[in-house]
Amino acid sequence: MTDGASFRKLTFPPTDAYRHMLPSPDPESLAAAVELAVAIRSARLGRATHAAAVKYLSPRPLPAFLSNHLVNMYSKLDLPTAAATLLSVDPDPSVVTWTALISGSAQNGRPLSALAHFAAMLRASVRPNDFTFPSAFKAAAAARQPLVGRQIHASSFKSGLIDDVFVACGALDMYFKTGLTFDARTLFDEMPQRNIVAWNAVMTNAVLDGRPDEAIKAFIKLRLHGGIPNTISLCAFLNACAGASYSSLGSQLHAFMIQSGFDLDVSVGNGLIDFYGKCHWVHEARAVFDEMHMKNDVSWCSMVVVYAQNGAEEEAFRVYLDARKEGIRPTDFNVSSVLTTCAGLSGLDLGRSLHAAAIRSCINGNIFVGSALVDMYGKCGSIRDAERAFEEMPERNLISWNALIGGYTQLGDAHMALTVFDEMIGCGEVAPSYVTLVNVITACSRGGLTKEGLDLFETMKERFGIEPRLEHYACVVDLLGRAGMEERAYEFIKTMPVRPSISVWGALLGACRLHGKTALGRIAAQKLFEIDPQDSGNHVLLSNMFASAGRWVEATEVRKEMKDVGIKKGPGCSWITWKNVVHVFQAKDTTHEMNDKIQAMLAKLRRQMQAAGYMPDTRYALYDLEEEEKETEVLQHSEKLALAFGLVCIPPGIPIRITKNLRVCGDCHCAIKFISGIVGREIIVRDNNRFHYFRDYQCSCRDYW
DNA sequence: GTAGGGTTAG
Repeated sequence: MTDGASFRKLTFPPTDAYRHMLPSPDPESLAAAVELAVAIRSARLGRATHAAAVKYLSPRPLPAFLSNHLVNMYSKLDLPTAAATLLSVDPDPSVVTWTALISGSAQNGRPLSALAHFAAMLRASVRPNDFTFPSAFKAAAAARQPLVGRQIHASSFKSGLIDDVFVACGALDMYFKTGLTFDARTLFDEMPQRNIVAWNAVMTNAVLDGRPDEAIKAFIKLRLHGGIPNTISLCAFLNACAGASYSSLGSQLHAFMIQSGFDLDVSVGNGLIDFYGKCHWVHEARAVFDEMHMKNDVSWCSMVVVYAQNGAEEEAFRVYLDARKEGIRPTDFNVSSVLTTCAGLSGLDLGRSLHAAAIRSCINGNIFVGSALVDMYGKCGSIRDAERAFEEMPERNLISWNALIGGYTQLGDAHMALTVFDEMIGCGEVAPSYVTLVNVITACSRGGLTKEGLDLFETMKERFGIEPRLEHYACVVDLLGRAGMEERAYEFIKTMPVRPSISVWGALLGACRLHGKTALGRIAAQKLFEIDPQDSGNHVLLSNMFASAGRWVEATEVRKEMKDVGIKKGPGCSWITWKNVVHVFQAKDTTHEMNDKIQAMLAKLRRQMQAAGYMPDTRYALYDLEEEEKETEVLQHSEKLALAFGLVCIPPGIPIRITKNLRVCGDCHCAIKFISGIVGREIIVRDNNRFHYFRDYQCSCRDYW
């Protein structure tokens, strides 16, 4: 509510007005009460006033102007049936009545109803006026119907109303939103008068269409024409800067906003938070947030997103909790953005509590919330919950399907990923995107369905009209490499039409490690070092490849090289959540308060594992030690410590969930398989790449990761 | 009495 349009007749606070409103039989007072109901969005007051009007005025019919007020009220409050019924009993509805019905539908996200009402109005030989056309254009724009939009434009042209700025701005925005950019530009150039709304339409749509530079140019041109930007222009400009990562330009504008006092506007403040967040200037975003005089739910949500998208998930969650403390209701926006941080943290318990909050706030049917739930459960390794969340969604879109397929991909369940993919195609409601294909081809690769994966890659353009991107090429290299066709994968890379990326060579190196192809592995590693000389992961992979092949000299060389060039392996850590507390472990960590019990558990497990035939794989020991010392060292890896803690604390029957920030180590992988069988428990390890489900001496990845 | 351009998410 920036311009107070809906309040223009009220000189006192509307809630007070409601309190002192007394039923009064004259039509003027009744109309005022109806208008008030719209302003405070109270369907209760609206209905009560309608009933009072009928009672007071019966047996006389409602006067036309009061009837218009009522249609408008029902339509604006999104009670379309009541609005349409009232109009239908009117023997001669005027253009005002029709426009009230049309605008309400357009504003409440019912563009197709709005267009249907517009058509019905024309059939009833009622001519649209300068108020009708803007709503009709808005509906055509929202419904993405360029042809309908063009017809409305023609009609407004014939009636001469296109010269009205409101009408022209509606047409302008409609042409942009329906993709008829050329028509939009022509219209803009030919407009007899351009107001700020027209300029804003140019700018906001340029940003929406991913042309931020054009929005910035338009802003400069507006200033050169002596135009005064308003809050909407400034939000558009900030969005453009965020989209193009023009951090200094945006912060210059911030200075201008402070001078002109625009930064006091909530929307502009929110735009600034978002802008700084997208430029990764987290401190600046927080400073704007802290200094805001007025915060609304969007401000809080934007701040959550800033943290979530800049790798500070815990901080994001804290802001969400602070918002709750401040009395901010968990909105669909809020919940869906915080759910992504749970997915990132692997925070299943937090995610479940958000799910419960979503149900309590009746937003669990929202498509964003639903998709975020599917995504969160999938990423937290709870595929049954992901399936259930998907089933419960009242409607689904591309993102929902991608989230479910992604869940199966993370698990390595290629058959289910393909089944759901087929279902998605079969339902005919959504077309797959390039993300969908990355997911299914990756699933094929992880599940060993080499032929199916290659088939998908080769036919994706023809079947789905999707041009293969770099990600898809990397998938194919992975697919071939895992299946033992490293040479073919290398040939494939040579014929790629795009320059191979880190993930392409990384996939080849991974495959070479898996199958002991050291010569080719060295080539891949060389390419990787050229692209990113400082990456520790690739050096470790190369060293492990030599170690697995028993080529100790080369393995040591790579390690030494890393040391010489000053590459440090980031500290590996594993964490486990128990009773809402996150317990983090590093290798050889003895600082935990339950260290004694953890060590006792490890000693016991070691005896039991060795009795069952486990041999410690000391190649994963980092130091040059005696064999027995190496055995002790690998036993102290962070994932084993976290697991021992879980076995000490978490009662039998509850699956143990561990998250690791690096790839799970080979010896730990083998040990956890044994432990899952010995203690008879489900153990789920999420590493930086995928899930491992350990059960009964086996892992879901089939030792293929 | 009826109108146009906007901030946050999967």
